[in-house]
Amino acid sequence: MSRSMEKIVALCKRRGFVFQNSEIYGGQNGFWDYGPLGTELKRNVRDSWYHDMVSGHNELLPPSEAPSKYQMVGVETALIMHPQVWKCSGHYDLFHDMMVDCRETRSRFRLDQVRIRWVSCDGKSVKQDKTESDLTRIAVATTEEDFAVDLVVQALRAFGMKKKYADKLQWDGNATRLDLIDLSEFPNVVAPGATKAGTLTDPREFNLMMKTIIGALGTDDDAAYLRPETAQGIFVNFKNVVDSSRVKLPFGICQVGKSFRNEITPRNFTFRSREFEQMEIEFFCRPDASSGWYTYWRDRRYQWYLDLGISKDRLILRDHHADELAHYSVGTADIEYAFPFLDDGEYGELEGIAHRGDFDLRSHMEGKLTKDENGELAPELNEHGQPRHRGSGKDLSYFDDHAKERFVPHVIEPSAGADRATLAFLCEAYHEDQQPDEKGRMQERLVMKFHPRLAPVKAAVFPLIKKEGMPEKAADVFGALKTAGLNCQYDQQGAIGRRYRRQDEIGTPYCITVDGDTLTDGTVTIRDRDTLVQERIPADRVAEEVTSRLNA
RNA sequence: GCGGAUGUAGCUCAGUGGUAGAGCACCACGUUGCCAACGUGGCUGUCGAGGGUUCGACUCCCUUCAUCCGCUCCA
Repeated sequence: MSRSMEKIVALCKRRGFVFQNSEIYGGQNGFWDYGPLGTELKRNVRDSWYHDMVSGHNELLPPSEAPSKYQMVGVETALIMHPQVWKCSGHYDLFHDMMVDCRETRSRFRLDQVRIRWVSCDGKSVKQDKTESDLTRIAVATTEEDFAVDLVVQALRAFGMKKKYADKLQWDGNATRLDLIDLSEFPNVVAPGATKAGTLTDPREFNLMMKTIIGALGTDDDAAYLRPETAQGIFVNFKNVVDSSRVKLPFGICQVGKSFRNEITPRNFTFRSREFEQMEIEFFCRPDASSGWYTYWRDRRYQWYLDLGISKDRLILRDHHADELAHYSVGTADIEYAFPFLDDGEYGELEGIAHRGDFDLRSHMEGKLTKDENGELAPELNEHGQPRHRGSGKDLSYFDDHAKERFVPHVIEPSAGADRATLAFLCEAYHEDQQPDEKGRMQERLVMKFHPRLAPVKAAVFPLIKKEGMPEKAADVFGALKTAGLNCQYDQQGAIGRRYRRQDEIGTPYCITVDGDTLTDGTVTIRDRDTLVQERIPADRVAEEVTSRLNA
């Protein structure tokens, strides 16, 4: 990890932005906790998103660049959904298999796809991994379709024999499958391509979704999954929202909430976590208008990060190539940030904007879809010709009153990571600069230049000294700021310069100081974090001044 | 998942087979009074966790957890 990233991680811990989850017990890989300041920061990120996308959206006026006016509403759906949701969405089939890894060849196999057969050869032996003992009776393994042939190849290779001696192999029983033998026999198995026996790990269930059990006496039949994305909660409620809220196409349904994925390698601080928060919009529109909306949302979402202070130098909008697109998508773009833990020229994804067509709604109507021989989406069938995963059977189409036609809307999905955005804002804010101390010598200053909307603490109030009535006056100013609903800090501890630096380090945009003049003329100073410029303003107008600067 | 490195105070790090130290930070008092001041005093650790060897382990061994790096993975 780069030096600058290490400094950011250290600051996050020192000042209470982000802590490792369950740290006193040694931590949990892939989980993070937000401390007091991180909680404020992330809430501000979330609130800014919700305000800018949903609650502050004026449905009577189309924003510039938008194809037309549109409506936006929010939902908040449960973390656990009916298991069939994940079967139809395609998440269930992706990984839910027992897997084994080979330590030697670093390859991974599905347990039920490995064929094995016991064999020995005139007392010839194969070394066993770890114990280094000589085994004369081993089980060779293959994943080849033509397993009978390859088992011979594997056996000859394991014993170091030439092809012409194949008849010397003494087979013991017929070929079987790795999932049908006892775990205690694994030390005798020579994995495909391996030179030693016993290099396979214990079989493990490999599932991207976190499993849980519903019901106090639950068995595996009651298995459910924590949602791996918030989007499905929106799709399955599409009909409910349409029927209950008088929305008309085009409109968006939004949701902010936690999702869970068993990441294989959680890494890079909070960037890839197993529990994370998403901010998603599913924007429904007429199929013939979808391409215009895709472009609108892609550009709108990119601009959102710029408006909150991300530098254009570190933020890119990357359109996926056609061959990268999911089969149902006609266009996908990522908004990516040059995180300090990445090499130069590399970017990490903050948000994906996908054109998903009618894939999701149709999947929940008809069952899990796949591309048929004509390239058209159709329900995936099982061996009996029935849908492999049955949909709800409910009609999720939309009736357009103006056009007098019924169709399944197309969907544009801007899906953002709240934790990733928060991390990007943290990285972007981190600055070290030089400022003079009281003797005029240049000193290193650590300052978090958060956008004022995102700053966890909006203002700090100091009495210049701890006497002559200044603390009391400062307490009044502090109270007025709190009454105005601003998260503020009061500090009378230590020298004034040190107090300014403490606030710089947590990114407080404004510091208010009560001094000797306050007691005579009723003014205080307000100091700007970035410019260090101080202005005198009336003490009784502080809340008003700070509020107006925050909204500037 | 595989391999390597690391883990001691809030932070950065010393340290030795005989039950722990520095600087910074933090707190109190005094002095100063607008950009990390000075003086005096004070607080802080189950030395990542568990087990083993030993009369005795922070130190040696094993296991485990976490972090970082490389490979792999990234649905």
